Amino acid sequence: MVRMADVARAAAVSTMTVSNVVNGRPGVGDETRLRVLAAIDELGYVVDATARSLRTGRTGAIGFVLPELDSPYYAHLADRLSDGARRRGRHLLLERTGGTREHELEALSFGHLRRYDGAVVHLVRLKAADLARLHLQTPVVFLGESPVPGRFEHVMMDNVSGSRDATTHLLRTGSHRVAMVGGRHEDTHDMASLRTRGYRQAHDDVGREVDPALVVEVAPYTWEQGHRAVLALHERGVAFDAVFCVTDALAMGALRALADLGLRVPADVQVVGFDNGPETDFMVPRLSSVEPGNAEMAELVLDLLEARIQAGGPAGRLPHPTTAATARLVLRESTR
Amino acid sequence: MVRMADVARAAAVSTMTVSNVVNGRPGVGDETRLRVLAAIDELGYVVDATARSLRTGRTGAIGFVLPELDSPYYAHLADRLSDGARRRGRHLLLERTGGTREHELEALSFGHLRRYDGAVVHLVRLKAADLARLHLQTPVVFLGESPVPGRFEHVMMDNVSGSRDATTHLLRTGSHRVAMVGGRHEDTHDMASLRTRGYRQAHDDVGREVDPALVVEVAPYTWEQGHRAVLALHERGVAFDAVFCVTDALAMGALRALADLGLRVPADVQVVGFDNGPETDFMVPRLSSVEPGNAEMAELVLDLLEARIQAGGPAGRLPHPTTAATARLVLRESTR
DNA sequence: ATGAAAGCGCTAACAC
DNA sequence: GTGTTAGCGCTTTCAT
Repeated sequence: MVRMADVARAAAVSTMTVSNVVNGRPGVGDETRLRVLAAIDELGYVVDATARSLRTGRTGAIGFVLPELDSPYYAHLADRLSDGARRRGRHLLLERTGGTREHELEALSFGHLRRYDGAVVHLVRLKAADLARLHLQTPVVFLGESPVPGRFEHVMMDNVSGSRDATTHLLRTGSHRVAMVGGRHEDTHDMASLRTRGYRQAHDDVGREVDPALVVEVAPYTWEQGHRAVLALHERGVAFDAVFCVTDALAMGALRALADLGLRVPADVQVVGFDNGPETDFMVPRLSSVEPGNAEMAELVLDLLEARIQAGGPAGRLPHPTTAATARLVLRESTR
Repeated sequence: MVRMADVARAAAVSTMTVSNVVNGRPGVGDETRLRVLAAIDELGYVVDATARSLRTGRTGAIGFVLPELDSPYYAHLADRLSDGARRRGRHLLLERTGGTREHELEALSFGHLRRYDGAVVHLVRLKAADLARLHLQTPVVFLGESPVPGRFEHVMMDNVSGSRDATTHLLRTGSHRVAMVGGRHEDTHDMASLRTRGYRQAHDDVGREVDPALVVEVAPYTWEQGHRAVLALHERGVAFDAVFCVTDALAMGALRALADLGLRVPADVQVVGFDNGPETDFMVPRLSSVEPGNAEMAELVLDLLEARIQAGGPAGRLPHPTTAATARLVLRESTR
């Protein structure tokens, strides 16, 4: 391992001069600079980011702790955050929890977050009570549906009105029995619950009852499960003339299932997804979906985080979670 | 910021005792341990990962430097690597370059890799000549198609035989004019070139010429571009009865375009993708695709990296790139 | 079972 | 323009 001191000795200068050269600071003579650069090149010296971080107290990195990478929603958000971080002169590092309680706790404990100047954390298993017990030393902005103690920054998509709009559209365009794939029977305050809330509100708005048989709980939110859920409804003999899915992936699987059943979309059955991923435009038929507004959300999150980093602490006084982006229904061929 | 010394003072012990408690090392009296734990809890102490790393010389993390997250291929591979790293007692951190030369260089320079005990690096822009100039201090395994100086570990998917098999199948099942969406006219030794090589070899094998008009260069590899490429072929009046795409996303866009054109798949036109993502099974019709063998590849990569970490250096003597996984054609409904 | 001293590789602050 | 000193927060080593 080549150290700064080795370079200094080789160039017959002090480590400070090497440091100044490496960091492009002014006040180094041209001849000296060249000598130092030559020594660096010859020895193959590379600065040690760890030592620098320890000394300066900053890492230049922002962390994004997320449940899954293999999901278009997170992948897209991660790309947005990565770009945004770069624009702010920082690097985004991603860390996957796999959506398990154990790994979420691990990511927030043991000082792992100290690797970052600040972190964006999307939890799915940990609850407010767990968070209350943690001593975070790093500025954090929480994402996602789990409630978070009031002292923390929290950004959340407008799940309820997004799915309310989608369901309302289905009910207003002649569908009477709207299935909700990925919905929840009990409100556990997760993403699926919030989207189910909007679905129920839309029914309330037009004075219609929700048939519990139409709400199908599924996990995970994959094409396969969407496919299965629709086939299952059909096999159980539950009549439906529209399908609202809590994610695009479920909706895409649902489309496949409807094709298997010989049902026409949207003539026999309308379909709406949630996430508005780039694939929606290329399904057969093109999938209508709720656009969650990731781009705005990424910017908002990074701005909040930056402010926290400047202020220098993880907690603050914002009493309420912030709703980042207004979800917006995008109509394509799978709806009337 | 609460330091170990603060805890030590509060518990009336030395920092060493606190360190021993924090790290679960033996040789601490029960009563002392409890006093220390109480102090840790009260002060909200969290170890500083940076300081620990500086002292111990290890970070416990493995880096994965990759071009894009918003692509099913990388997302899937990242998940595999993340799981594999965890099984080996390490954490995977991801870093996105965006596939630009500038950011790829940046990721490998400035000692950024020193944040990791080892790194998996997938380059798309940097060439062997660039790498030859770099002084890497961290054990690295390179992924992807770019050639890499012989002293570095390099794992690569078997692109050529994968696409050769796919094309051979198309030619043997009655297709005479196989379009290659995402192919290359000149061999630039990237992923697309290698897959085009296999496509050409398959033609050679049966003594058939490749019509250059059938090879459509596109970028990026999205549904949208696949859709466009097929429509463009049709508009130009180029006849084709099969489409081989360098990625699944292109193939999915192609399926959509064929539906738009009123062509039946596979009766009029056969389609094959590459990556064998989970969605292939839910397309209409289900998409035949080449399975790249990510799971095996992830394991191989991590094993090689671990060996390098133990050996303690980035370079070695393996003279040839290793071909990780044998790509394998998976037939579904989009082929005959 | 516990503690004191030294130092990981770097940079801030201040000499010269 | 360049060097010296001190110390970031932790753990290794050795003493008690």
